[in-house]
Amino acid sequence: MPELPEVEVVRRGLADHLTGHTITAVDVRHPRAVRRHLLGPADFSDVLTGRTVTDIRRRGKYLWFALDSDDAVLAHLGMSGQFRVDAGAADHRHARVVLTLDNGDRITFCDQRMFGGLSISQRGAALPAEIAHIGADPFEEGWDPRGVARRLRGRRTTIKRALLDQNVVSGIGNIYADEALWRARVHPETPTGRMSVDRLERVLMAAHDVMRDALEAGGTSFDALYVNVHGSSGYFDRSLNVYGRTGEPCRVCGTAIRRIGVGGRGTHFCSTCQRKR
DNA sequence: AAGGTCTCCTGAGGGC
DNA sequence: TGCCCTCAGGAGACCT
Repeated sequence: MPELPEVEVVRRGLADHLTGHTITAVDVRHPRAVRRHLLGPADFSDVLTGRTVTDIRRRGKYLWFALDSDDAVLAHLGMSGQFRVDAGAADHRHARVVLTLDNGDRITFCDQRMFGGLSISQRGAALPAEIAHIGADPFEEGWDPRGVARRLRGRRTTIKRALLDQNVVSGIGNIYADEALWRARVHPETPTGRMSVDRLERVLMAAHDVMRDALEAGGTSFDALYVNVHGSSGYFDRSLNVYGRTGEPCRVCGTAIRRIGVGGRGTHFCSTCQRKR
């Protein structure tokens, strides 16, 4: 499941292959992949063809191609989206959109479950209006964990739900939320309003740290669903402490990792290290 | 208004 | 062996 570190790996790969190049052809293989582009697949292709990519940018789990027209291609990988630069990917059964570049390279957006997709954001090169409502992510310059912690304290929800709310802090998904709470020794169902600002800030910094470590390992992947632009997996799944380890011993205290539902999401934690207070 | 629930989608895996 | 059922999850729509 692509979260911030995985999307950043993809962003870097795309930047290497796309920046400075002109898109000479756009082939939308499945209209659902561009459903967020309300003017339709034909308009998507028309607007994009002939444009030069000036930069690849990211906020949270969203990334976008800044274009020389000052528009942008906004992309979200959803559950299973991939960008691939290897030529064979265009023939993959889940290839949804294929971009051809001026040097003959093909960039393929593959997506098995199609929760993700692409759209054109008018004048969105700097920051697409469609995602202006989401919060800064922990890798952004000027990210203010203290300020975010204060905002969290005023909310009436649990810390696990709050971490997944992209409007407060973006980029954290189900895997890194569980890992951050384990590192910070906080029970996922703790009400945010009952936590101190210091403790909330420690959770946010734990999220920052675990995602930084994951990025260094090339991201997390359990199967072929999440891969970099060359189709390779990252290694961080070997470093996970709670996510996907139900019944296995906590690496700190040996207690069997528990799995519960919080807000309809599978939530993994150590009931000894992460006690309710 | 904010928080919670539903829904989209496909393939894997379990049960019989 | 094969079919059916359930589950997984990001985020926006929708409801309260």
